Amino acid sequence: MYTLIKKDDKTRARLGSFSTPHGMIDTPNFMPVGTIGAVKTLSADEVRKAGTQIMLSNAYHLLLRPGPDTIKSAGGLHKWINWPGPILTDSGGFQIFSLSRLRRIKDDGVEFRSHIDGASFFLTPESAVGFQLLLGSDIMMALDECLPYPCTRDYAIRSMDLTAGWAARGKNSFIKEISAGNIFPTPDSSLFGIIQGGTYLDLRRQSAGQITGIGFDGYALGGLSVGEPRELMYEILDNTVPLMPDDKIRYLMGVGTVEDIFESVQAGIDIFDCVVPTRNARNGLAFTCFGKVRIRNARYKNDYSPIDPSCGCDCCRYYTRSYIHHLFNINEIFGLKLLSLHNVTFYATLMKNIRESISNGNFCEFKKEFLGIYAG
RNA sequence: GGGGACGUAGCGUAGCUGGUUUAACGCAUCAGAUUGUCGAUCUGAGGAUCGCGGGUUCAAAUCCCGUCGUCCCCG
Repeated sequence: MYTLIKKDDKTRARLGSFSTPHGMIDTPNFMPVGTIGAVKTLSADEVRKAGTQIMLSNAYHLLLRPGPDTIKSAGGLHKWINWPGPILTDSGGFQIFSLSRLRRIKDDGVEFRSHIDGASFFLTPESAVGFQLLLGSDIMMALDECLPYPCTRDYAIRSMDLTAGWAARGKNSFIKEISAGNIFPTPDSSLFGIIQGGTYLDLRRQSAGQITGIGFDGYALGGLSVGEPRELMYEILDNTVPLMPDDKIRYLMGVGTVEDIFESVQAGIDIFDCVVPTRNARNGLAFTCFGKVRIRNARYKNDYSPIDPSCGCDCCRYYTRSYIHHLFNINEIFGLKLLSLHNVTFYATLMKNIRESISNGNFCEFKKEFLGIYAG
């Protein structure tokens, strides 16, 4: 359930909150990605201490390994991974289209082979919902097809209609399961629909109409930041977000960079998920108020300052760039952890500051000031 | 003392029956990419007067002689 607290005067940015069975989150917010039940290298407690309010997991990966029974027997995903807060689960649509070696799309659903061992699965809009319910997800995503970029208009149309059909079936299934009290019936859990349409503005509008017409607890934009130019993504946001209901939370899937988040918040997006902070951390890239720090660079060999002097995370409180540079140079796992901790903290802090700026009525000024230093 | 093998970038190697241009490759170094996961991967850069000296030849890392060095075998 979304509550709109305040709209920015000059932009479409908005301040709000969203309630889930495992607590409230403030929006705009960012979800670190814990695909397989862990934000890589970090304990759930560390993720929480970094300032994270909600994390993302992935049904596709968990379905393949360890499989539904294990998590069900464990008492649900939250208990299993020791994360007491809200969890949003992606249906796995994206993975089926990005990882699976063999997939066959039918009206029914999608047949695919595991990217791990080649085992065959058939995922339907109904089973996607069922599995996410079984996980005990706070926010479930409807099964969708994520288009690549570029993509022909004809295919984008067919895919958009397919996604809409799946969305409707997912919604029905969700209602049925909840009312039947199946598995982990959580009265306040949510199902989000996903707007597709490729990079065609009119299709995006049409898809927004289709998905909002079905009626969901929140709406997501999918299939963006898949290789299209940034300006195109911003244009799509500007044209599509206004068609997403004001009284529902808006989720931009898979985004993104610091710049993208500012632009998207400005366009009216409320929540994000992205691998950037964690993946880049493991590749030696740290985010700071002053821009990116590529910790492998030789210039940090004898730099005894913290990654980000303005950051309060344990990485910045106790360790130097020099030390972390060394850890990366010798391929020590602890380095991955330290930068992951920092980057997750950086993103959580960034979102908190964005919320404060909206609350204070100076989002535009904050954005300009922040990016001026960050990109400068 | 006798015989043999080998010296090519920081390290490990290829090329060595003379002639693809500017001596190749891996690791390392330096830099960049990374958007519903990637301890992955990709891209680019720098770095060798081919142990040294002489000879043969139109042409030598490549053939010959000498020399220095390393390693092995025999005494």
